[in-house]
Amino acid sequence: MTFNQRVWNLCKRVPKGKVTTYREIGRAMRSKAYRAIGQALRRNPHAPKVPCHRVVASDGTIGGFKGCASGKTINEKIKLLKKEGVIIEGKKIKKFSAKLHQF
DNA sequence: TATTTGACCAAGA
DNA sequence: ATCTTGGCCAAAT
Repeated sequence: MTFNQRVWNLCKRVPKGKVTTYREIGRAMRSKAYRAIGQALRRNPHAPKVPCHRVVASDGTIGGFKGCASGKTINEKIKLLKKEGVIIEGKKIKKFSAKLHQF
């Protein structure tokens, strides 16, 4: 089980309508490799299988996502998140701590 | 093997 | 509140 595989597995665990952060994932696997986690998702070898749009930055902003491997822009993902129940206000998630999924 | 590269984060200024 | 800085770690080059 590589580092990346653990990251993807954790992403899949996030239920619909909730989000998690790079930090939480790092905490779940007892690692501080926040950046490496971002790298893993950026590549996202399992595009639709892993709901990478549910992973956000620790301050409630969406983070990078721009120019995803799947080609989708962040705005489309925001829409998708909204559909799932996550409201995004400007640049940040509304009621962020409430939507935050914990492992 | 060594260096570079980030979808990050916390703390300062 | 916004911007910069330094640290962090795995994967890609």
